[in-house]
Amino acid sequence: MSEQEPSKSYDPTEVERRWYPIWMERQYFRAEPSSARPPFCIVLPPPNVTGSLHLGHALTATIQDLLCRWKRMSGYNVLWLPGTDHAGIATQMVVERELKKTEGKTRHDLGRQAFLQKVWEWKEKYGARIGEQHKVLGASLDWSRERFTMDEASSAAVREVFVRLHEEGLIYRDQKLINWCPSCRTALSDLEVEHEEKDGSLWHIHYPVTGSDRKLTVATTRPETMLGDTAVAVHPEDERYKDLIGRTVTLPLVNREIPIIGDAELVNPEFGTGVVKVTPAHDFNDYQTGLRHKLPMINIFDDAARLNEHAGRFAGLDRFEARRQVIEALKEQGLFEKEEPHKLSIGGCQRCGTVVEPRLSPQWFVKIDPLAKPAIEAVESGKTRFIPETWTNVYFHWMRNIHDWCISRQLWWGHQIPAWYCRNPDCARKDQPIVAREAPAACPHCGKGLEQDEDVLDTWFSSALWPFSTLGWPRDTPELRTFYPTSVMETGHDIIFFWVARMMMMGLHFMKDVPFRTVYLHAMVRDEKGEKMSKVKGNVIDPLDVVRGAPKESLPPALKNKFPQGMPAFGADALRFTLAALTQQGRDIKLSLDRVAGYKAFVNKLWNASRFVLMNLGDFRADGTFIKGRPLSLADRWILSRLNRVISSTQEALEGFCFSDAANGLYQFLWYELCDWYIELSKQALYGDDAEAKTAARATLVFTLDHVLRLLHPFMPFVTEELWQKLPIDRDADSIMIAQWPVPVRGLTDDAAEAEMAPVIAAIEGIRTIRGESNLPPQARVSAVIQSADPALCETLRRWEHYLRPLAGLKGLTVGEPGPKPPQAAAHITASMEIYVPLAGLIDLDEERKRLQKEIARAEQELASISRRLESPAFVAKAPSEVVEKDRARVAELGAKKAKLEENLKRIAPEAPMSQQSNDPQQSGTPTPKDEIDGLVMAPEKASVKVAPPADGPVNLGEELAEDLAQVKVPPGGMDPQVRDALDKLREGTRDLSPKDRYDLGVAYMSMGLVDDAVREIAAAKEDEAGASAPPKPARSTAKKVGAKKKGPAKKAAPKKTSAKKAGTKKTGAKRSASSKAKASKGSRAKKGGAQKASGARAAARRTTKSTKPAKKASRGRRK
RNA sequence: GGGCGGAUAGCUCAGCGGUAGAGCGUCGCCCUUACAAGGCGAGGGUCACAGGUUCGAAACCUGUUCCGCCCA
Repeated sequence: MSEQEPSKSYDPTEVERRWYPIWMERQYFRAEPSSARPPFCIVLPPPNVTGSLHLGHALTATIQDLLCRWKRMSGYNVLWLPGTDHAGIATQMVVERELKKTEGKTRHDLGRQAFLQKVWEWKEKYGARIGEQHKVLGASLDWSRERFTMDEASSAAVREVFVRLHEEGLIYRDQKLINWCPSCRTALSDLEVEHEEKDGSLWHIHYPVTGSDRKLTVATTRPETMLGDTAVAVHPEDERYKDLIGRTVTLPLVNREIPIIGDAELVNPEFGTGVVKVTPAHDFNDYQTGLRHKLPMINIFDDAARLNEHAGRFAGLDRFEARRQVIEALKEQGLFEKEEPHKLSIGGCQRCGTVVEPRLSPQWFVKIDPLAKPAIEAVESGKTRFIPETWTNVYFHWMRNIHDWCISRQLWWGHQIPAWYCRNPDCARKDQPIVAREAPAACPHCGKGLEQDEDVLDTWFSSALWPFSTLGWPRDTPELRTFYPTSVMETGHDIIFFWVARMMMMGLHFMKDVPFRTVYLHAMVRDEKGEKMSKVKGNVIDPLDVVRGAPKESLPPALKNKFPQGMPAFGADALRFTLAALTQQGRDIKLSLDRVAGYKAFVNKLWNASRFVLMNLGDFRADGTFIKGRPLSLADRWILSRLNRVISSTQEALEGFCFSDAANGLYQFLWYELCDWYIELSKQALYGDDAEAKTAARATLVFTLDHVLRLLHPFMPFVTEELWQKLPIDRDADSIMIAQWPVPVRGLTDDAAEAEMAPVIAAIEGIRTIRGESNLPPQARVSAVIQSADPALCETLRRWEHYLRPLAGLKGLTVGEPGPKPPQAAAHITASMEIYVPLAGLIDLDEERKRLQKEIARAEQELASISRRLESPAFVAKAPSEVVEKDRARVAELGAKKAKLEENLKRIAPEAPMSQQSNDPQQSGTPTPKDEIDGLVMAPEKASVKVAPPADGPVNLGEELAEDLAQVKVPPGGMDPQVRDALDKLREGTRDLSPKDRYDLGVAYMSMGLVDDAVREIAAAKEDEAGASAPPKPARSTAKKVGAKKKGPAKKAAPKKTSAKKAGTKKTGAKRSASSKAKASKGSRAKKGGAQKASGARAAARRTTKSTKPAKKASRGRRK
């Protein structure tokens, strides 16, 4: 396999263009109508043919393609079925707009047939474009089964459903109040009306009571509709008006006498004046009232919401102009009382935003209750489940409060309703619809000609049939038998009612089974600020621009600023991976192009990691068993173990629809484990002379890369295919997209290897931390001394010294038991080891001292926090013993760590080391061999090194203690045995403490009333302190820490030494055996909660210690 | 008006009783031949506010304030 060396940086454009046609040609996307393999089917939510895909579509395609590719590789017979939606109103509108723009004509100028011709042309153009866009994204759709909601088969399904429902009495035609868009001039369903809270007014108008000088004052938000009032209503129990019920008022401006009715349902006596005008033809509540009271319904608007002949002198006015004039006229007549501001919810047309007008008109409806019931039950019984689960309740709520569905639309573009009318004026069946699958030749009653209903069906009517109409229904096809119910319905949560609920109802009714087992509802894609993308805001991101790049001129304004040079081509792989990684269940997706850029870098990383592998394989070629039986190194075993884990976790994440977890897991593995650790470790074997080790490393690299590519394939199909093809392996398939999905290999998970790697990694990181914080350039080789009380750990580090040397930049390493420390060395202390790097002459020791002080402060803070907890008898008594044990162990660890740090600080203290420095290393027992430090410039410490200022005068701890003791209340009685036990452990673990620690501990004992312990510790502290040649570390008192809410000098304890990137390794490599230790190396900050909720005893102790000056003084004094 | 989410690092978000995390951005040192679209290291938090439950609360309960979305 003599591949040309791949280029240094990955260019997605060329690769992505190349593979899709190959996959298509080889028919990899094609599903079998029937097969022994288990079926997996998703029907693509058909995008509207109005235009091109937006990022929401890209998200849909990404998630679905991910699922399909994953399942296909897992051995399923996958059908992912594409199609487009005719999108009635929306498409008609865009074509009308286009027509106006290009030809200056309206659809009426063209006539129905010619206009529909235009729409079909539009559909052809944009339908094809949508297909192309999906291909660019890499969507593995079965194009041989592509459908359109208005193709012949779908239309047949629609007619069949309509006729059957009509026969069953579930579709009916009736004159009812419906939502009407005066601009689109069509009926709308409830869902197509968008309510918005707006500032409006409440107008108070007087209606004179007939035959009396009383007036009823109504409060209304729509004064203009008074022209259609047919009653006024009051609450039947309202003492103010009760007596008027049954009488009439004279409707102003119209002079019609209308009844005063009592209606408890309509009228809220608390609201407004308690009198309501009733306009049954123009308000939904009034409509119901009208039905209850059998009131006349007077329609005062035409189809454009202009006043009609029933409006008398206002006829011809637009409704808003009419409002002004009606008010004016009422004012003139002295019938207008006042206008007050009022918030109200106004319904607008989903498509054009025009304020929707309730309108009385004959329409077709679906009787929904009988359909909704089974759809509710199916979810209740778990036949279909929603992910995220929270949508289940949303679904129930809507389904249980559902109204009949108005399905007729006064449009041209759509499924014309299969109902015909006899227009013979003399026919007895005139205007009675004849519903039929095919156009009847003549009126069955009079034999005259028929006219088809001009209206079309709601677009969602045909979409509701999509899961079975696309599979061939009403014919009985193999596809239908194989793939219904579909496996997953994946779509945006915004169409749960429009589409998902209706598919449930129709599927259950006609197929007697749910249309899908799982509904995964994804979030809305917003811009990086969380705003909805809209053309008006100019923040729309075209997925194709992201994939292929775009010149500046074609970018929307918001992006022009971001990309003054034009948008680079990020590639479909990067976009897909970004979308998958950002898919957090239940949250909106805020897409930032910076994130896309970050994942493009990830693609590039994969590319280069693969380059590295390919460039280092020599003549290696892997057969099916290429890692079995090879003498694997620790690093080999480690990465294979890590690989096995990521195989499992990826599988688990995908099964739970946790796409971001899967993506992030793979990201972590590839970058932080494979690249940052294994590849670096493997270089020795690859560049070395040991042929077996070399082959083992090569085999491991190829094996790992092969698996990673497969795991990544569903996320980033193009680059993985490109790279996989270059691997020198015996393939199970010609393409990665039909290759086998990785399953965990038994025996590959290797706890022992991970446990052994953990200290190696910890040691390298420790040395790197020292280097990094000392700003040592990477080229500078240093020596390191590692000491550990654990012989096994020492042995491990010695054995893998050749891992440590290159990765930590060492020229020498000495591992041994704890003993004398090298002079002038920087230290890094972990729970299990002490790392020393002699740095004399290389760095400013002042910096090192600062660093150590910082570390000590961190340890102290955590120590204080945990000690406080352990001091509480309640904690020891009530918390689970593991937790207490853990804390005790931690205290011991921290104490030891702190002591070591302090010791080291002392050793490099400017005034202290003179004696030590002059010591011969050998003589002093320093295990650092001479030759290893020889290379270092053992220059005397810089003259600039500052000498610590003298401390404040000596502190008499004994005196302080006496004061303290005087104030401490000693709890009466003996100690709880458990507490006693805990204290014993504490004493055990705190033998080698610094003076400061001893002091803190003394204070703690004191707070518990353990005077003897307290005296002993504090006295010891005093002694130690006095004995030390260098001043002990500033004593940051417990009291201070507790009292100070935050912003201590070491505010942040967590040494965060593992940069983010390492997390993977940390969590994993160090997880097992060393897990507690590795974790232990992370410090922690004192919890404010603990401090705030101190128990009484502790609070007392705190008060006491607070008043203790020494700690504070000491600390202040020595902190410079 | 009813319901559902959300408020955690500069930004985007995990975590949902036991040591505050990630990505991006920021800062420092490095062009170390897989990768500068890179490597190594560091800094960065009153977990919205107020009560409560608990030995222990970012997490559980109650209330408040904001911000989304859905329904009427």
